[in-house]
Amino acid sequence: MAELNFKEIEEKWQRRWEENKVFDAEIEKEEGKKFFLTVPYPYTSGPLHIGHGRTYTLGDMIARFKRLQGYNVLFPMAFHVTGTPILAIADSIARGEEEVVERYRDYVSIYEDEEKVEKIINSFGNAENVADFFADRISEDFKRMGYSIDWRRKFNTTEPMYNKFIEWQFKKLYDKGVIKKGKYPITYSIEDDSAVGEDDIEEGDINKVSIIEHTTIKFKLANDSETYLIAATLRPETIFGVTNLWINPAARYVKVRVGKENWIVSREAAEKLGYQKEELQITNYKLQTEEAGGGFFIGKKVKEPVEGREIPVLPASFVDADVGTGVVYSVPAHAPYDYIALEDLRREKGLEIAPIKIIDIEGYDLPAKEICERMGIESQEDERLDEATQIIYKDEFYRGVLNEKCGDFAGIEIAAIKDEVKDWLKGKKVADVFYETSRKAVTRGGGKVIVAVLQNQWFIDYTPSWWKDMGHKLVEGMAFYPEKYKAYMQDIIDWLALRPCVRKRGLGTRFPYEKDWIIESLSDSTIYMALYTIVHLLRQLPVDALDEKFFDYVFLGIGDAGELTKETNIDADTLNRIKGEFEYWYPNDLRHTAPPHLSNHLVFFLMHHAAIFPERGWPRAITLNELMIREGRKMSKSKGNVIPLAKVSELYGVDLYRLYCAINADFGSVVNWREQDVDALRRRFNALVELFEQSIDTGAEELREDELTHPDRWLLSKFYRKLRDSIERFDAFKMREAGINMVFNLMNDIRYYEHRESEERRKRIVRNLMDDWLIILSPIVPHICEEIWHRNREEKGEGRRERKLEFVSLQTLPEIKEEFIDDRVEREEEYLVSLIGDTKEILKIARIKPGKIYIYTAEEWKWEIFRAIRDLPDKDKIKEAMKLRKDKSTVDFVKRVMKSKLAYFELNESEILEREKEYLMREFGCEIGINAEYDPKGKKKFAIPLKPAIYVEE
RNA sequence: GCGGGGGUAGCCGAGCAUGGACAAAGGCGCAGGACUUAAGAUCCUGUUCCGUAGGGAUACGAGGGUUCAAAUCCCUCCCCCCGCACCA
Repeated sequence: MAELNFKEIEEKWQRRWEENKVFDAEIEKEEGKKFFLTVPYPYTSGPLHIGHGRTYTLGDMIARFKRLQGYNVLFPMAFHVTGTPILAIADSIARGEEEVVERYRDYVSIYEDEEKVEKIINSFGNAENVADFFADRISEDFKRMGYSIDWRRKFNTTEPMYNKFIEWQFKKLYDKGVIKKGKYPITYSIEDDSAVGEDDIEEGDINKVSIIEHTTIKFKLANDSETYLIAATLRPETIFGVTNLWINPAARYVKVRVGKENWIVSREAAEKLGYQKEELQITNYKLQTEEAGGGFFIGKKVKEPVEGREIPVLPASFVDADVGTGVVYSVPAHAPYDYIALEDLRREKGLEIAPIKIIDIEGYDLPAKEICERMGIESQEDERLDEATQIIYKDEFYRGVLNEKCGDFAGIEIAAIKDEVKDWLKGKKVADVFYETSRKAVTRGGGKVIVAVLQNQWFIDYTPSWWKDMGHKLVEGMAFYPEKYKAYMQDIIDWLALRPCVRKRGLGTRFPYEKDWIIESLSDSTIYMALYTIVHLLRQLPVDALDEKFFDYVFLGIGDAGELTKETNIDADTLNRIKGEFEYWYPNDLRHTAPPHLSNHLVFFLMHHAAIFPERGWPRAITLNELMIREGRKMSKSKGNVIPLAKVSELYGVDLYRLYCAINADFGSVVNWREQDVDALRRRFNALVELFEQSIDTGAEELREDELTHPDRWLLSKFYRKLRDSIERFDAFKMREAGINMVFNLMNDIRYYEHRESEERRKRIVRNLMDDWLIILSPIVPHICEEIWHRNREEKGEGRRERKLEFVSLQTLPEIKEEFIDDRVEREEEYLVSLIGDTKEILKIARIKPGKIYIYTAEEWKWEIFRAIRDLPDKDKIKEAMKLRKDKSTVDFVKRVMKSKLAYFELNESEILEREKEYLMREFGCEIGINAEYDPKGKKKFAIPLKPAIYVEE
């Protein structure tokens, strides 16, 4: 058999699909079913890998299946460029950061010859070039994967036309009153004077930097009415147990003016505060020389804010001037650091300060003391103090209760009261908020990362109840697969609150109400599916014409075509054609994506649709597939275990990859890409292809109905039953089951059939099934199906039909030939299989070489009883049987029937056996006796219906 | 902590919603056989234990319960994974 060149076949059909515009979606004038399917547009910061490919591949399979179901399918694609990552990459490359440059060299090398790489990399200093390069390559990748996309609708999110569309979206939201302004903390680089995200931070991808809210508490200097030492804490509820303050004598402190107060904080903290408090003035008044250090304050007294007790300021080396305010208040009963530091002072200076216990917790008396003793911690330099702190914090938070020292808060669990204490302190004007990064971090450029508070951040406010109600209603009316995500989505809608929707930096659309802000990248990707329906038509229009009124008219039917024509110079026909396209394709019938999108992209997608579009424009369904891992491990750049999508064709073949995606796991499970399994599947897949080819190459003729044997009918029954099941499952997105059915299970049936009949006959009967089989397989492995489909047609000498209809991709689902689905035929075969199995079992156990095998079917009276008791509960069976036939053998028989657990089915056993006698002889290589009188070992009596007695003679 | 998902034979992985034909699909691996000069591929057989007649025992994280019957339902416990945002 000739070796197939899969790569050639892939390219050939991709070319023909494109030439014939097979997947260009046009609206149909006559009434028909349409199906609008979207998957997320890829972010173009680099090449996609086989993990990303899963989602797109499954999306494509759904699109192809829907076409087979007779839907007019629109499956478009665009590219996402908005946001900071691409910009960060371009900046890094422009700076010549070797690590990034090296990575992008690798990326570009996937697609380009070596000599071109440097030139392309050089162009990457410009973000636009990065975006364009990868958008182009990903488009090629997608074509190479055989995706049935209408490429005329491709766009990217920085195009002016898209900007106009996004502006319109924000105007609609603004009109609904959900675009609001407020304060918001962000990670920020002083050096770069701009906000920084994960991509801008050194190791930000592997060691995330989050924003932590500290509470600052003011401690008034005992002899100074307007000057405060400001301590920062993560546990404001412990204020009741404060015994002293800690200052690092080696650090430097400054006095800053906040409103009418002087605050004393570390020099580092003062700088950070400057970015967080609007009213802050840094007097930068040095309180001590560098030589004197923080020792200036040591021994001074301050007043704690709750009861006004005077407490001392003491030195501690564990205090870090660059964390919090550089001032820490001490709660030695509950904080291991504080306890140990006081112990150090007691040993060195003889200073005695008694801990104040404020939290009762089972299993501890003085928690800090005990955990240190248990862990053997003796010095404030001990690194395990962090761990000890964590343990105590966790225990106290979940199990601890504030005691009588805590006033009104006594008797309440920490977990429940923590925020109330904080608010109470804030209300007393002794506490404030201070944000700190979760770890010390620098930007990729080396600038220090701090937290800044934007004073005029714009938000989308998802809290209005009208909006949440609509969101819930929308979700209620939708289908989700896997279904569990529906309830989950409802929870997400409840949890959704404020979301900052613009940022200072990044690519994207300018915020229409304040042009120096850029709309953030998830907020601009919420209703873009609507744009797909008309984008190819918008290209013919001047961008300026795409104003609010234009989109109002097209998307919402607001306004009047005539007036709009006057304003925009777009003729009414064009306007209405565009509007008609949108109205034809919308809503989005299915959005297929991955679960990580649920709590961000998808919820915005749903909420924005709910807010902007009338109900008839609301999305209909969401399907989600889990991720893909490789050899049991997550795929990631840093692990170096990614396989680029661009390599799939070369390494595995596209159809094999697609088949693997479909069959390896259900949507809800992770796909594990294992070479071993891929190899196994490749063998299966090749065998399937060979099966088809053999039938074509030998010119095997279809079996005529009048020559069908029992095994023929059996196979046809199996085939059409599986076909029917598979269509149902495919329709329910159970692609794995459908695929396993139509590949693995059917192959097994065919193998069995061949064993039963012959290779020659198998070639012929495959011919009977081939067309129907190829159609149902074509969404999964389209290229090879096209190839075989066409070869089959040519071999049969069928004339060319209308050009488009030639393609298997454009067929409609085969009709199920119900007349071939035959329970009886299948039961008869099962009967035979189990008989042969039993006989083999006996031969094995008894270690006999058969001379002759005697088969005894159940006598008629047994069948009668079998029929009579089939629906009775077990306990009544014997009684009922005895009514019919009073004999001890009846009891034995019924017991055997019950034990066998055989389901009732009417078969004429002896007729089957007579018919298959020859086959049985062939199987066992000996004589077969059917219902002979000869029964030397008295086996006959063991026969029960559907399970004949067997006697083997050597 | 909250929310979600899991724990099935040497491994991967179905089944569990609607309990029964489940010693538990399928694949991998392993062993034996056929084919082959040979290897590979392919095909057949086996792969918990016991058994010279189609049988029996034990088993689906652990323990209990419901039931004539539990991998499947209920309870308790143990263990593992993922998300908790403003980031695409």
